[in-house]
Amino acid sequence: MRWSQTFIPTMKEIPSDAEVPSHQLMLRAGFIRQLMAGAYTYLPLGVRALKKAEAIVRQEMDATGALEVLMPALQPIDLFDRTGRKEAFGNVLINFNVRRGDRNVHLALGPTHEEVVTDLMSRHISSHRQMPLTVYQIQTKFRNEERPRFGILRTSEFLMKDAYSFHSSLESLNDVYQKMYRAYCRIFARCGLDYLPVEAESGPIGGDASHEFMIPAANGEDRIVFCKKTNYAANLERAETGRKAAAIVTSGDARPVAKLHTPNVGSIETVCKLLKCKPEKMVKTLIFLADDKPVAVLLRGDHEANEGKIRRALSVSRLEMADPATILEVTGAAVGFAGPVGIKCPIFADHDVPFVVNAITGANEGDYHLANVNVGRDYVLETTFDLRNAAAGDPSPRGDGTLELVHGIEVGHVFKLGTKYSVAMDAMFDDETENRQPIIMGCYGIGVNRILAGLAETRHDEQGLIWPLSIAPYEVIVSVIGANETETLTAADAFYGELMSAGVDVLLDDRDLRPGVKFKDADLIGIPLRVNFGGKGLKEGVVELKWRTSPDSERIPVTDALKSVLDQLARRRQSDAASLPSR
RNA sequence: CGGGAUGUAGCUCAGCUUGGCUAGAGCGCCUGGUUUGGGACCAGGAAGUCGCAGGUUCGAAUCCUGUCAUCCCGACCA
Repeated sequence: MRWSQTFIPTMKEIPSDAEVPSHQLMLRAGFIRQLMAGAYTYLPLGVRALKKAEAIVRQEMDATGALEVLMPALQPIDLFDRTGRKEAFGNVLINFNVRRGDRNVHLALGPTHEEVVTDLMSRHISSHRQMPLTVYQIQTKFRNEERPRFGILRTSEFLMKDAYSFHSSLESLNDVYQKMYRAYCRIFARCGLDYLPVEAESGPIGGDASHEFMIPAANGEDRIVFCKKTNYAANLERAETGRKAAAIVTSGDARPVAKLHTPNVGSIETVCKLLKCKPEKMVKTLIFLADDKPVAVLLRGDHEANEGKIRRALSVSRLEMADPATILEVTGAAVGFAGPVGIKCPIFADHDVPFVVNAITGANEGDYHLANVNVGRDYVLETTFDLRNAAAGDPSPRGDGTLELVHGIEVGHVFKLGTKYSVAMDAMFDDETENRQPIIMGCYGIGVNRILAGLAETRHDEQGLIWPLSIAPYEVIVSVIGANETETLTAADAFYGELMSAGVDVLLDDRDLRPGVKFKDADLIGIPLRVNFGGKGLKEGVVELKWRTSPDSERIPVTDALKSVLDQLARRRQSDAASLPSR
């Protein structure tokens, strides 16, 4: 493609409403433009990069034996009523009525396709002999995100690869799950991403096992913990802390309880400021309604509650923060002064709580706190639970190691769904013994746009984007220096033709601009290999090859230029391929 | 949905506090010229319902009310 013939609107300045690097750079480099919050147009460069990511996903999916299909984005709302996900998605599910003749038809725009694909397969599959079977599609999904943000990291319309597998046995599901897991590793590696597979919550989608594929990045919306030594990695939502229930004994250093006047000071932060203590010397008491019954959850002051863990520890299905009236009822005080001593509801404590000696807690009396509160003497615990988010510095749950905490961008997610959807939608098959069984399912998603966002977020410098060869919209840019000289332009044009004939994705910067402008633009859009063609070099019979990642350029006789570019590209592809995980 | 910020030319922003000349600058764009290896220089030019609606006033980009949009934090989120 000739630059003069395409549409690459680069910008020198950073648009004021872009904050994260991927958003700023993709705007400046002319990959995307915003239509509204959470909706972006992909310009020619953006589309080319997106298509390359798509092609890699497609190749690796095909290699697993998954079959490509294309399902409608428009879906009848009844499907979501049948699985209960109309309610689960709530406002996130975009749905509306349209008129057809004298009828109203209630439709949804697919946020994902479990319902549609289960409906499809329930009509097709009747025997165990027809499975395993895996289908996938690459298609636009719609979600009315409450708060779209960070440019293309979270949008209300996005390109997703979603795959669904169907099985007659758990062994078969596990087998395909492993295949998909390995395919995902290859996909993200081929895309040049530093990915981290982590144990994950399966969320409202249901099922009993799942992994997320994360790109560690400062602006990621998820938090993940990992331990290099023990190889443990998990989403913070589900990460174990590596702590265990220990014997509960009153410390020998226990001092007498003291009552402190703390007027209008209810939060951990303000109490610490007033009493000049550290949050880890406090025990905070959170009042929840667990299946509508009030319970107190004790945590060390610097720890965060994990509602999923609390729900599981208490074996309840519904858990919510208690309202002020309930808090007043069980503590006798307003919000902010709850404590374990004398509270009128069951107490559940995190593993770390008994180790806080001479703790500061709420006094269950407005404007008062207690100091020197100790387990055993002042309140009683039978055992402790894992109720909190893991934190940096916690021991690894997989042996001798320490957890680190980083932010991550979720680019992929694999689930073992089990029979949630097949039961809800009556998708059954006959097994070997002619027993009717619900089909066992798995599902596997990749956010294709997020591959680009993740790359832009993690691979850039002060000059601009740095695409890997596999995703770059063009592999090579030929920057013509002195494009106003007919001879130079003709020669560059011939060179560009040869590269194209050799199958290279090449962009010819034929614009009649000063060299500095062209170099800045080439760096900004992040093309891996640049050939400086013309100017001083050509008079001496050489062109210059410069990799985006290298500070120096290499001078090559113009007669060897084609061979050299092809050789270097081949070598780079080879070294990229060498480090890929096997299928 | 709660909190905060912003909206003036294609982009970045000034002007608003204390209402008053014809609403400005840089970049970009157009014309001409000089330049040509890391975002050149000179001269001339085009481009704006000051987000929108209402109000106060002799007079509103500026003050008031409402509204819309965007961004950030939180809640929520496969």
